[in-house]
Amino acid sequence: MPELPEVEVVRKQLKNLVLNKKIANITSEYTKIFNEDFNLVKESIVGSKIIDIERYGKYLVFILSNEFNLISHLRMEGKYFVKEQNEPIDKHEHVIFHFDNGETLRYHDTRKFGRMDLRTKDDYLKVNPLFKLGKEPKDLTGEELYEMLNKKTTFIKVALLDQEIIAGLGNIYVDETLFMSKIHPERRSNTISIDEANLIVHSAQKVLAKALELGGTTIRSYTSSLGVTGRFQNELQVHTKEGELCTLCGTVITKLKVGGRGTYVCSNCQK
DNA sequence: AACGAAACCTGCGCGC
DNA sequence: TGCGCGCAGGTTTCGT
Repeated sequence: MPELPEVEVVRKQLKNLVLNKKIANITSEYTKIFNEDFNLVKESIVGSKIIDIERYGKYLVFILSNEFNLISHLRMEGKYFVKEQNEPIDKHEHVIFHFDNGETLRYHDTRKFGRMDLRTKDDYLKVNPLFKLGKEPKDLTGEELYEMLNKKTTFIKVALLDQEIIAGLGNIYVDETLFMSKIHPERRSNTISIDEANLIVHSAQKVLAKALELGGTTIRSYTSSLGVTGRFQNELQVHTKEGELCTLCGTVITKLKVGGRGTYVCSNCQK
């Protein structure tokens, strides 16, 4: 459930479901999910409550009632579910937070790519993994983006996927943003004009806002967590649309590989 | 320093 | 039906 809108939907849902519940225990049979020693994480968290949940780009941060926070990144397929304690454990549920009211918060991750980091409240924004994170589209100006792009020769798509440059965009929303901006994903970053940089930021804001409004995007075999069913897939203009016709000009949408990622483009609209 | 490829994992759909 | 390959909403690490 990866990009910014999907993570934001999860954040809101989780807040409704787990806030102020006391964590009585944490169990895990795949502790590689934690970048720190699992026993350390466990003794640091057990006994506290989740008093808030923040989000920075695609990162979730569980704000605990003690001096610690737990940062969670879902990567490709991480999901959260809230279930009763007695429900059977799914083979892909790798971390289970047991609350003292008999409920559990379960971290489900088919590909085991997701990661969690234990951090202290006083410096969690000043150290890995959050300190290098770029601004989200809503906080970024075209001027700022232009300055960063100006220094780079990488494909614009690769630059927009770089979370240090701009936070929150992933493969789907970069394709949609570039289509809306009428910019080809293989343009070199340093050829993007200030006007185009402004257009990119504006388009990204629009795409993300609409996606959030529709509860995110659910495509392929991906199912959403916490019963969240996104509808932005119905609004996609190019991503996953190979062979279909561009809604603006009727040209056939093509698929190419940019920076190792499947990339969809209207070669007529996007220059 | 910077870039591309490989790695991390599992499951699914496709062609033969 | 079975098998091998390629692909997947992401990030980090490795090698040139």
